[in-house]
Amino acid sequence: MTHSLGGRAAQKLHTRQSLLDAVLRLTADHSLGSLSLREVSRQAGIVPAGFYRHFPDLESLGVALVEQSLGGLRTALRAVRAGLTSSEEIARRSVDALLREVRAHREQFRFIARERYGGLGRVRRAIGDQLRLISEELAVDLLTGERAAAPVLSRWSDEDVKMLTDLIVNHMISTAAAIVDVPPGRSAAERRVVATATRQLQLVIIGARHWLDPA
Amino acid sequence: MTHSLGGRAAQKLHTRQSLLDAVLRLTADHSLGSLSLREVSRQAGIVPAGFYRHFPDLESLGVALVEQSLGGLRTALRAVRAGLTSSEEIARRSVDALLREVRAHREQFRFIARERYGGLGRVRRAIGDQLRLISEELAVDLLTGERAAAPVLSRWSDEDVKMLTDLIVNHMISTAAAIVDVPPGRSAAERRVVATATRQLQLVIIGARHWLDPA
DNA sequence: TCACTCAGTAAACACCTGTTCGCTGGAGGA
DNA sequence: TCCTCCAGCGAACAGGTGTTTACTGAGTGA
Repeated sequence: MTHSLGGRAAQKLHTRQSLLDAVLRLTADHSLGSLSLREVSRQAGIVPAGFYRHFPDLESLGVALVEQSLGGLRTALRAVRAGLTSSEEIARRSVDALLREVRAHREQFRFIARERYGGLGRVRRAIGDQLRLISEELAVDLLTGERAAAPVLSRWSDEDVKMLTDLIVNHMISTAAAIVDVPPGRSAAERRVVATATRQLQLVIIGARHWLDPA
Repeated sequence: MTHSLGGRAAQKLHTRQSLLDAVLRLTADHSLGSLSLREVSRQAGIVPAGFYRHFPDLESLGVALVEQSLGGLRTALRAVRAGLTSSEEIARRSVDALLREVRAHREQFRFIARERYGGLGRVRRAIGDQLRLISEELAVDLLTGERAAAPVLSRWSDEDVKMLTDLIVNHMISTAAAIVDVPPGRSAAERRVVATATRQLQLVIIGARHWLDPA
């Protein structure tokens, strides 16, 4: 192969990325577990044996892809929450950010939704780990924000806060999966999905506000 | 093959069922899309060519499996709601029923969770259809029950009721997936998952009770 | 009893799979 | 300049794949 640009290390990274992209393209139709190493290599433009210069097997490639995808979402969510204190504001802006991310990286979210429960062992675990991180970071931001501004969550037990953020994060991922499932171009259907998801989140927030009300 | 019992039609049904069971056993490790027709036939105890006497391909077998699994859940949920009118009671008893079903048919729910977003096209659509049915039936029961007893939901728009039942059904399936993900034997971990899921559902119900409160 | 139906068989087909091997040729440090 | 490194190559391997074909023989209605 002729490489027009960059040093050797840069070129290796470039090929590695085209392997990741190849999997994203191919998992539009099938799950990672049903792809073949040869198929992926072919799509990435290298010979099967070359695959092993980058990953020992497809499962490892999947784990790398999880970290790239959910790492990006995690960063975006943290950025959008920076400086905000109201939990309503945090929730609303997080949905916006999610929507933006899903639209910008549709294939990555399809991959995550696909492999969340359906994938190979290590891939599934990698996704679970990333989602737990997202949930915990959200919990921290909600608590510090609320403690400073309004004391809604300040009396909650840690366990209940985790319960809430898990609910929210799970809802986010389900929403992302639902959006990705909408055939592209059907923007009316997509808007309906987003509208429903937003109202569901509002309902959850209302529930949280009255969580400690006397029964 | 020697068949000790039953007529020819009954024997055919029996073999068909062992094909379904074979897939349930094999999808503990892989997704349906990465199974081979030969693997499934071998596990079911027939020769590959015999497979075509029952299904044209693995995807059709998957659809049949979805109908068997979620059809059973749907029936169980409807039965448990019969005669109940309080929405809290309906919710609590539905969670009990779900838990009972998941424990009794662990493999089926693992299959559903796996294929919900990750599966082949027709299988994914079949799951979506069944879940929509479950959600709509729940909506009907909530409305008629509440209208008769307490008028909490009576002022809701149809759209909002659907929004709520979708949220609940999605939460049920996520819960089932989480339970199935717990390694068997770790009953403490399982109880924690169930406890969290129950509290999340309570929070949703509280949110619903205050949905129409003035802001 | 006899003819027929059809679930399951056995063999063959062309093709795709993961992995190992030794090789090549350009990049990069001395 | 020369030497080393190593990303990507091409070929070979044993074995698994979906599907078709012609068959067998037990269950069944007339």
